[in-house]
Amino acid sequence: MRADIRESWSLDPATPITRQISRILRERIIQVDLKPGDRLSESEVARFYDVSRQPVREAFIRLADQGLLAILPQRGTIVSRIGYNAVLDARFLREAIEADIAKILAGQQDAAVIRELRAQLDHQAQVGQNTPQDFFGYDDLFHRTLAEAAGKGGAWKQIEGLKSQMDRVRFLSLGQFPQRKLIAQHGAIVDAIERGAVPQANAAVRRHLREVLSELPQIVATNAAYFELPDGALPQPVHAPIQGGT
Amino acid sequence: MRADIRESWSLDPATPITRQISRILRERIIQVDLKPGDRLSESEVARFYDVSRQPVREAFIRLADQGLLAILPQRGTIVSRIGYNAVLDARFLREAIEADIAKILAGQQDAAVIRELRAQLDHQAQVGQNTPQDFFGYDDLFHRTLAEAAGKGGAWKQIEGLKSQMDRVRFLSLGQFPQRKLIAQHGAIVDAIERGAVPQANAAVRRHLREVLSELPQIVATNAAYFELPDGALPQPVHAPIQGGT
DNA sequence: ATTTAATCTCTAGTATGGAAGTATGGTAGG
DNA sequence: CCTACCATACTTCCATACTAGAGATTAAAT
Repeated sequence: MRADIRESWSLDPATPITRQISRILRERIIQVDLKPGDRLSESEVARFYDVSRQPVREAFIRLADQGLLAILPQRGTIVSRIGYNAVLDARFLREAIEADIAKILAGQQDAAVIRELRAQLDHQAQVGQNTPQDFFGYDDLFHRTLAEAAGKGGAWKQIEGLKSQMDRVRFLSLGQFPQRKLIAQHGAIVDAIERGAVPQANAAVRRHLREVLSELPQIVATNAAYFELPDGALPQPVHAPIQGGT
Repeated sequence: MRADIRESWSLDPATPITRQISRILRERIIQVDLKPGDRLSESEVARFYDVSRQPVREAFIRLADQGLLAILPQRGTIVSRIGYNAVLDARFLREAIEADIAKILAGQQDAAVIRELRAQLDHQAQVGQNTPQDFFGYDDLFHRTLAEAAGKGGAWKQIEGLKSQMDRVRFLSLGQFPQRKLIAQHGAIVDAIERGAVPQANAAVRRHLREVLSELPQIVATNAAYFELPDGALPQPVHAPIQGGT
């Protein structure tokens, strides 16, 4: 484990250790600083952050429940590989949910919301191609704003955990991120909502969320060791054509 | 705590204690055997099942992450109240997801799947009105079968936790469950899938999932103490009209 | 009688020791 | 060279002890 990590993530003695360890490890896993397949032991991590093993263990449990760690009893704990199917499942769920959110928004056409979204589009456009992590932040904000504007902020928080697997892929693709295209698609979503075009808003969201993982095959090919592939090579077809509708 | 519980749920010394405690408490909470607002302390539960505090504590953490317990640091742990909005959020998410699942199924029209679903409908019809818990089992199976038939079994498992809040409501409504109506709606879903009528399948699922919580206002009124109500009385409108579409 | 301060008792949080299981490397026997 | 066995060094898991904080209770002071 690298030594510069501990200092930059030094612990606050006031807040509960378990939560801090959990958060730190979670971020390190999502940012692929801890790589799929890496072994982590309770005692090692405990020594590293200079805490006892118990809070570390409890953090492990939470992360295992989120699918980020795999605890093998009496054998060890490893950073779970990125499930190829899990990524596609998460994408499917997001598509279904966000499509419905877009339909709600197109149905209510709140002018203030539109203004907010347009402002965010400007910010997104100003992010340089070489700082993709900043773009991730704006992207997350955009989608969260859509959910909250539709009154589904609570629901969005519920499924935020699903994004983890997708986010890990995102961090693997850093360079070749089709930033410009994604922003254009964001714009198309806002356009459709503003026009109150329910079917088009629906379709725009679905198109966008399928684009996000367009690079997946290449990423899998380049980082095969990080992925848990299903039995057959790369199955699970993209199912239905995109159209409008309620 | 009642004494007959421990014996009927006695622990298997072979399998991990944490998981067993977690599962037991989870079921007791969902079945409203442990009621919203009930206090439970680590040490008390530990004494009760004759284990140490540690596995109990770890079970608490997992359940708290699922929204079933609220851990108040240094003060105690209580069975979380049923969030009114959380229930509606869960319903919204299920509707979005299962509607897409139904659309997939209507698009592929697998004869074997249809047969299986029809067989389940028969079983559902044979369940008596006075054993609603049996019906719950068949209902869960039905929806899970839909997901798996669409190749989204993995995705379904991901969101299974969301059902917890809805299930607690279901157990509160035991008597007045519109069993017959729900079965008829299941039938309508299967019919639409069999006909390959994508928009109708979509609409049928959405109608069904809105029906499930039709009794919610009454249940809330009768069990106000079990619910966490939002500020204004009972807001959050049912949003969009139901139509077909992709 | 009221207020205030000390204490006592609960809680969850953390630390640590030991038990049971698993992989690994070496070694004896063929 | 190969196989079976055993010692050893890990791992997670569970039990126990201790810490610290929040409330309630009691006692003292005004």
